[in-house]
Amino acid sequence: MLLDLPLDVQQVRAHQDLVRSGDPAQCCLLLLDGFACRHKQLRNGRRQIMAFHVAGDLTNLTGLLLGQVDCSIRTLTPARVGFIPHDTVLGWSGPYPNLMRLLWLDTLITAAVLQEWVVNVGQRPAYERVTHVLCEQVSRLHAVGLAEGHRCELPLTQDVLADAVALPVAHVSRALQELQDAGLIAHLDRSLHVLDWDGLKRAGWFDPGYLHQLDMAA
Amino acid sequence: MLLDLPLDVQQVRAHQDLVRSGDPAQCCLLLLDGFACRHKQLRNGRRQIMAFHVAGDLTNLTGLLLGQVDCSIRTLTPARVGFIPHDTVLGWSGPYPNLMRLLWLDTLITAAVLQEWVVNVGQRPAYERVTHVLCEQVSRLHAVGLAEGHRCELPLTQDVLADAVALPVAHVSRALQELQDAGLIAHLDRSLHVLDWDGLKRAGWFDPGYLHQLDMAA
DNA sequence: CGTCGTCTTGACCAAAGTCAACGCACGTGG
DNA sequence: CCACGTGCGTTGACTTTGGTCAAGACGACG
Repeated sequence: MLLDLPLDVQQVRAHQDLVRSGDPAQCCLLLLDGFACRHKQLRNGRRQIMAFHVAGDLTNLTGLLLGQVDCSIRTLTPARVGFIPHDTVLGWSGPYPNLMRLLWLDTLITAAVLQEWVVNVGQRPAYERVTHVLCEQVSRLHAVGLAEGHRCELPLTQDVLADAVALPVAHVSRALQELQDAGLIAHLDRSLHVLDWDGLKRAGWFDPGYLHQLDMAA
Repeated sequence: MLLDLPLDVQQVRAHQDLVRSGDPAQCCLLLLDGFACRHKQLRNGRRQIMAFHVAGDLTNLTGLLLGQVDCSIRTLTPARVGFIPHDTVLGWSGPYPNLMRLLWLDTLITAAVLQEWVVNVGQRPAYERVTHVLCEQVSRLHAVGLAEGHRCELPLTQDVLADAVALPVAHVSRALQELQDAGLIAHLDRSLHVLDWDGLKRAGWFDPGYLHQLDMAA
């Protein structure tokens, strides 16, 4: 149904902010293609990434009720994104009451994932930390059919990864190195091969329960 | 309206888990009195606190749609808590459609706060980190009328604080010491005096916007 | 061919983490 | 009323981890 909408679709380049933290919120964003991330820029130059978005994600949903954007959204690759005015979304509550509940559910799952990120950043050592985010991304891509078997596109630079796990780039580099040496992953160009999924999950203490995916194949 | 409900109210001791992560969720919890926290226990013995709850908070709301408890809730002090079965809550959607939207809003704000915690734990140095949580707590207590002027009850042990900011107790102790030496706070027994609110906010880089409080007096 | 972005590596430093001892206040029970 | 235990806070010494910086390699692209 969503896809039948007459959407205002735009093609945007990589490394662009779609919305910026603090702006008044007017639209929800539907990521149709490409990758993006939600992040906050601090005044001391540091930056924290809160989540990665993949094709199909409805982002900036929080602005709907909050009235203002609480996180900047930035493309990581060239992307196609649909802009859906809040009025349109709110208009759905009449004809599709269940849809509203789904949107609510979406925010609940977002929150559940955030909690796991707090744990990740707060309690896990460097190596486990990057492993854990990798697991999460792979698991999510798998669930939405964006992974073929053990391989999936995951165009994250180490810089980006570093801002997601709150570690310096140098350490991320070393951690990835270790993961390859351990025979758990391999990556060529912008994609990731998982060589040993169970091993990877163990290395990152990854338990996908918090993602609340319908398809628990992972 | 909430308070008129025929609630199943129980008095519970300090340091008790009201619900445990992973349990099937059946009730929402309304904290009527006392303090509690939401936390996850890791298998390596570490623990991360996600949020503090004060009187009036409706907790375990996530379980309503998710079906399972995603975080344990533990009392920090003796507390009175009301148990509200999910069916009751869902039953409200008919008579009070706006209430559902409020509950949704609640989860959005919870998520916004979680994001700030990711930033806090990920990007801020020890001293700023504990300062920031203190600011948050004070700000929230103030907003719900649980602070008289510069003074509020805040019965957090340093252990608890440590698990919230992901730092060793020793560091929390030192940070609090510094805050007192700097003349920003003072604390006697279980309550906190804010001596210099603006200074405290600056020390913790605290900007209350993310709390989305109606009363922006803080 | 040069440039830019990304990744890798090493050396070094500072901050967080660990551990353990001590002090103190508050109970309880003899 | 005192002895004792317990929970909580403080302090110090020490280790490890994460953080910073900078140089170099490699590949993509114009």
